[in-house]
Amino acid sequence: MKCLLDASYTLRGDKPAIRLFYKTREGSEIKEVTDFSPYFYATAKEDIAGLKKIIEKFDNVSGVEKQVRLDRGAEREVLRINVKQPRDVPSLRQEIKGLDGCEEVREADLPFAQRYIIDSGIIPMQHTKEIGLNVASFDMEVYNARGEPKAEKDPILMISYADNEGLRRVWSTKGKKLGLDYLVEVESEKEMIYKFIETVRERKIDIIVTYNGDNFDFPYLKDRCSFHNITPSLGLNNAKVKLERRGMNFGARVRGRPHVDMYPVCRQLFNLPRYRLEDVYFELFDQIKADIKAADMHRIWDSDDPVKLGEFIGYSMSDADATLRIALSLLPLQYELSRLIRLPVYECSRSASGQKVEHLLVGEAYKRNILVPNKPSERIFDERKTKSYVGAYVVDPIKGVHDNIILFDFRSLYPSIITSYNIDCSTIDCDCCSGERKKSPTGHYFCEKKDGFIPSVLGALVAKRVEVKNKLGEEKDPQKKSLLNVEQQALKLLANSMYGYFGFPRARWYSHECAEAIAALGRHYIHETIIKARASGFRVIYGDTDSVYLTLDELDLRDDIMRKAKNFLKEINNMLPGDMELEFEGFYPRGIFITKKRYALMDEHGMLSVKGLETRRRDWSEIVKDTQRRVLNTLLSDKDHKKAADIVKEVVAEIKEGAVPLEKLAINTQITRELGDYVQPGPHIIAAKKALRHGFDYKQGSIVTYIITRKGDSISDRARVIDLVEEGDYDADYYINNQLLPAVMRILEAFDYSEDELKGLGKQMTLDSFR
DNA sequence: ATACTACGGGG
DNA sequence: CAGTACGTAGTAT
Repeated sequence: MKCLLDASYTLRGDKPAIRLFYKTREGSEIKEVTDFSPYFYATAKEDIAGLKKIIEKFDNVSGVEKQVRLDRGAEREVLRINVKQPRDVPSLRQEIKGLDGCEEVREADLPFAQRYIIDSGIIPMQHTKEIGLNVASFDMEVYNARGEPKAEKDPILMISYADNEGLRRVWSTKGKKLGLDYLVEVESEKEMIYKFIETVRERKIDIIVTYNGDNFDFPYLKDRCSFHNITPSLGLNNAKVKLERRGMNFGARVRGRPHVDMYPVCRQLFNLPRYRLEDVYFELFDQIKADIKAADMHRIWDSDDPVKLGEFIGYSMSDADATLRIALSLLPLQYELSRLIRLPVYECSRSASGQKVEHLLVGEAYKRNILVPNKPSERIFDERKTKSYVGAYVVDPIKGVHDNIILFDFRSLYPSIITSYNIDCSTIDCDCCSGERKKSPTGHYFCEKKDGFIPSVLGALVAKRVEVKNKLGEEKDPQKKSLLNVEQQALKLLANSMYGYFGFPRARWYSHECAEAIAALGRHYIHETIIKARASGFRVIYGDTDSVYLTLDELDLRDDIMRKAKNFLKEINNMLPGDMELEFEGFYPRGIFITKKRYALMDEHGMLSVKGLETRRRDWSEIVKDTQRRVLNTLLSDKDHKKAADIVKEVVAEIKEGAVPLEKLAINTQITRELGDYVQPGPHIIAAKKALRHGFDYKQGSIVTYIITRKGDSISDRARVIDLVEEGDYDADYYINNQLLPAVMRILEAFDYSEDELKGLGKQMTLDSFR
C-alpha cells in the first residue's frame, strides 16, 4: 500500500530519472525510474517517411517511430520522437516545427514527471486514509514598523505550528513568563527557524499547509534563512524550499512533502467577497477568529506589555490552528481531485478549474490513443478572448428590496446537455448524421452514432458519481461515508467545469461552436423553468445563467414558502430527463436587487452576501467603504431607501464642509515597479515623486497613502501623500463625484435616485417607484 | 475606445 | 524548467 505524494525528475549522468516520493505504512520511500525517456510527436505535411529520415539525424533524438493516433475523430499517422533529456525538448520542438515537411509538433509541452504519471497509469494520493498522513500547518508573525515588512531588515518574531497529532507550538524570542503551554522561548530568530525545521523533520510531516504561504510565509522564511546563512531544508533528503513562478505569483515547493497553500484552494472552492483567513474560517465553521491589525503588531511587540504580548502570541497560535483546521476539512477533497485528475497534490491544489479539466483530458486522451491538441498561441488566445457568443440567460432583476427569496440552482444542467446531445468538436455537424432530430438552437447538430471524447469522459464522471452516491446511501460507517461524499463532490466539481472548459480561451479542446450550442440549450431549459415557475404562482425576481431567484407574494411564513418551493422543485425535476436536476440552493429572508449581477442577500443568520456592489479594495477611501456599508445595511434592515439616501446626503454635506478627517479620505496604492519605469504614472506615483523631494523614502513595493488636494490640474497633479497635506485640504468635488457617488449610486440607482439629487442639487425624480 | 495599471492573500 | 494566472475595474489619453 503506497501513497504517491510527489513526483519530479533528476539526472543520473546524462540520463533522466523519474523520482517518485511515496509514503507507505513503514515510512517514506523514494523510487527511481530510469527506463522512461522523454518524447513528443510531429505530424507531416505530406511525406512522413522523408520527415522521419530528417528528424532521425538530429543530435539529441534517440529514435523516431511511425505510429497511428486519433486526431479530431480520425486516424492519422504521426512520428513519435524520443529524446535524450527533457531539457532538449524546447529547442528540438522549435527546430522540428521549422522544418519544411513538418506540419505541427504535438504534446511537446508536458512536464516530464507528469507525462510519466499519465503514461504509467499510476495514481497519486491513494490510500491516504489507511496510511494516515501527517499534516502540519505553520504561520509567522514578522516585525513591520515600516509598513510592508522588509526581509533584509525585519526579523521573524514568532513561528507558530500545529499538527494533526496534536502538537502545538509557538517559538518566540519573547513571552517566557506568560505561562502559555504551547510557547517555547528561543534565544534568537536563527534558533526559532532551526526548531521549526527540526520539528517538521522529526515528526515526519507529509503535508505542510499554510495560508498564503506561497507568497508570504515561505518567501519570507527563505529570505531570513539567507540572511542568517542557513538552509531551509524542509524537504526529504534535506531538499531546500523552492519558489517557482506560477503566473504572476509564486508557488513554494517542498520536495517530497507537498506544501498545500489553503488560500488558492479556498479561492477555488468558495465564492466569497473576501478570502482572508478569518473570512474562510467563518464560512467553514461559523466562528469568529480574533484578529490583530497588522499595523499594531510592531507596537505590541515593542511595548512589552504582557497582556498585549500574550494576545499577540495567542493570535499567532490561533492562525496555525485555524489553518490546520481548514486544511483538515478541505484536504480530503484535494486528495480526491489529485487522484481523479492524476496530478500531484502540489500542482493540483494550485490549478484553476480549466487546468484541472485539461489535465484530466490529457490523461484520458492517452488512454484512448487520442493526439492531444496544442495550447493556443497568444495571438489565438487574444482572438478567442474577444470572440463572444450569446451566452447564458440573464434577465434584469425586479429592482428593489424583496422578502423571502428562494434560490434554485441549475448547475448540473450543462453536463447533462453535453452528454445527452453528445457535444464535442469531433461530433459537430458530422457527415454520417443529418441532425434533423436534435439540433441546438444555434443550428448545429452532433453525431448520434459515435461518442465524442469530452462527452465520453464526462459521461464516465457522471456515471461514477451516480455509483458513488448509491454506495453513499447504503453506507453506515461515518468515516467511509465522508470519503464517499468527498468523492462525489470531486466528480461533481469536474463535471460542472466541462462546459466552461469549452469556452475557456486557453483550452486545448476549446470550441466556440460547442460552448455556444451548450449555452443556447441551457437558455432553453432555464427559460422553460421560469415560465413554469410563473405558472405555479411564483414571482421571478431574477435569473442568471443557472439560477433563479423566486418569491411568493401571498405567503409570509418561511415554512409555507419552503413547502411550496420544494413541491415546485419536485414538479420540475420529475419532468427533466436523465441527470438533469434543479437544486434548492438557499432561502433568504431579505435581499436587494439592483441590476444584472448586482445584488445583496441576507441569510437566516443575518449574514450579508454581496455581489458586484462592494468596494472593498484599499484603493477606495474609508469614508466610501463606510458609507456604502451603512447604505446597504439601512436598506436591508429598515427597508427604507429615503433613510439610506439621507445618509448619503449627510456625508456629501460633511465632505463639502471640509469636515472629514484626512485619514478617512486616504487612498492606498502600492508602487509595483521602479519609479522611473512608469510610462503612464498614476496619482500615487506622482504623489510619491513629489514626496521624494521632501525627503520621504518611496520605492518599489511601498504603499502610498495619498489625498487628492485642491491645488493642481489633473487628478494626478492634485495627489499628495497624506503626511504632506494639511487637515481640510482636500478636493471635495473629487471625493463626492469620483469616490462616494459612484460607489453608492451602484446601490441607489435601483431606487431612481440621481447623482444630483444625492448631492442635494435637484429633486428626486420618482418617489416610491416600487412598492 | 484603448492602453496602462492595480487588486487579491499575508504582516 | 517538456510549465509563466486571471478576471475585473480604475485612470489617463
